[in-house]
Amino acid sequence: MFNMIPIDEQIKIAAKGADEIIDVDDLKAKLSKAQKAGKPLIVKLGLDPTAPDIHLGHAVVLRKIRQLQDLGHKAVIIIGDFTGMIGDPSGRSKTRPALTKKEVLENARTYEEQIFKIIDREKTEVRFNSEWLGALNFSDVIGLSSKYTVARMLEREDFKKRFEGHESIGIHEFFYPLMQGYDSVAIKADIELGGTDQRFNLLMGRTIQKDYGQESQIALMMPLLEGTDGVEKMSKSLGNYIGIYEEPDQMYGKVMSIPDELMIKYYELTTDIHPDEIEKISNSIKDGSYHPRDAKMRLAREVTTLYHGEEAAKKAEEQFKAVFQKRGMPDEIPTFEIPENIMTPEGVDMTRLLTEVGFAPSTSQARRLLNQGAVKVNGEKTSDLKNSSLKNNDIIQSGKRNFIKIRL
RNA sequence: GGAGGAGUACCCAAGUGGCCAAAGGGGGCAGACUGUAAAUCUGCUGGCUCAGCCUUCGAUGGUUCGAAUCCGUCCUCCUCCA
Repeated sequence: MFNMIPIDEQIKIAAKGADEIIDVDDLKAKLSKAQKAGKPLIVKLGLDPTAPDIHLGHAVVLRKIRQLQDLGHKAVIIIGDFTGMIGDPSGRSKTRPALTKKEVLENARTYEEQIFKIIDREKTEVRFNSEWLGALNFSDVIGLSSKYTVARMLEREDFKKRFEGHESIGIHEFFYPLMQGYDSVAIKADIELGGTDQRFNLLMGRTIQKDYGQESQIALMMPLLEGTDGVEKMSKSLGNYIGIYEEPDQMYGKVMSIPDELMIKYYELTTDIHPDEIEKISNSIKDGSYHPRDAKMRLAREVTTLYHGEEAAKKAEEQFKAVFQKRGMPDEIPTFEIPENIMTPEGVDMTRLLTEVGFAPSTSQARRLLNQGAVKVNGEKTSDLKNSSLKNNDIIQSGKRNFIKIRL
C-alpha cells in the first residue's frame, strides 16, 4: 500500500509553498526511514474547536495535508477540546468563553464534515486532546512544565512584547504551548503542520518530544493567507474571509476583490496549479502580456472549481461578467413580495422596502442610500422616499450588487 | 493586602461644565473613474414619523439652568509595591 516515490520528489511536494521546514534534513531522514519500514509518517494538525467555519486560510494547511496523504502518509487531526473547554487566552483582549463538552462535540462534527472536503478521510484519524490532557494529574503537569524555562517562554514574540510592554500574562497561558507540545508526544507526531504564527508551538513540540524520549517532529510552516482586504490575515471575525462553503457566485466575487498584489500568493496557496505554471502566469503579468484582470478571473475560476466543480465555476464567471463588467443584472433575481404595511398613500415606502429586504440595516441608512443615488429602479436612479410608480416585476437595485424583483 | 491608572460610537483614539451625535484614523457603505467587488479620488457612517425630534460616552445615584466632562457608590480591566 505504501508508495515508492523518490524521497527527493516527496521533499519537493512537502516544501511546495511552505514558508519554512525545520529541519529539512530530519525530514529527509524520516521519509526514507518510513519508506524502508513501509510505514507512513504521522502528520499532525491541531484545530481549535471554537470556529467551525473553514475558510481558504485554513484550507492552505489542509491542502498541504492532502498532498502528504497522497504520498501515503497519515494525518492525525487533533481537536483541541481540552483547550476549548478552558477558554483560549491568546488574543488577550477578550477571554473566550469556555465551551461546554456538548458545544465542542458539535463543533468538532461540523469541522469533520468540512475538512473532509479537502483531506482524505481514509488516511485520517481524529482525536480529542482531552483524552490525554484530561488524564494528567497535578504532578504530571509540574513535570511537563519543568521541561521549559520562563526565559525561553519569553522568547516567544507575543509574550515578549506583552512582558516588555508591562501587559499581563496569565500563568496558564504558558501552558498552552506545553499542552500543544504534549499532544505531539501523545500521538507520536512525525510532522506537525501549522501557519507561521505557530512557529513557537511547533518548535515546542520538538523540544517536549525529546524530553519524553521521542524523535522530534518536523515543523512544517505554511505562510498565512491575507484575507480579501489584502492586509489582515484571513479570519472570520474580521469578515475578510472566503468560506469553503460559500455560494459559487460569492466565492468567485470575493476572490475577484482581493488586491492585485495578492494574486500570485493566492495562486500558490489556494489552488492546485503547478508551481511552474504559476511562475509562467506571474511572468506574463509582469511583462504585460497577461491582463491582471484576466489572471484574477482565472484564479477565481480555479478556486471556485475546487469547491463547487467546473460547471458552477463557469456559471459564476458568466454571472460576474454580466453584473460587473457589463453593469447588467444577474440571471436570477430573488423576488420580494411587498407587504401591505409598507404601502403609504403616497406610494411604496422606499426606506422600509430597503430595510425589509436587507439592503440597509436601518431607515436612516436606507435614506442615505437614496440620497447618495445608490438606488435604481429598472436602471433609473431614484431618490424618492415614497415611490408611487412601482409595478409588478420592477427591479430594485441598491449599490452595485444588490438586486430584488418586486411583486405588489 | 497597599498605591495608582483606565473604561468614549463597529475598532483605535481625542475631548475635562454649554459651541458635543461627540475631533482624527481604521473599517464599512455609496458615488466617480476603471481593468474587477483591485488602485485612486469624493461623500456618508447612532436612531426616528428627518430642515425637527429621541437615545448614546462602563453601571447607577447625585450636584447644576445645563454633564462624556464635577461628586458618591458599584462593576470590569491594567500597572506598581508586598
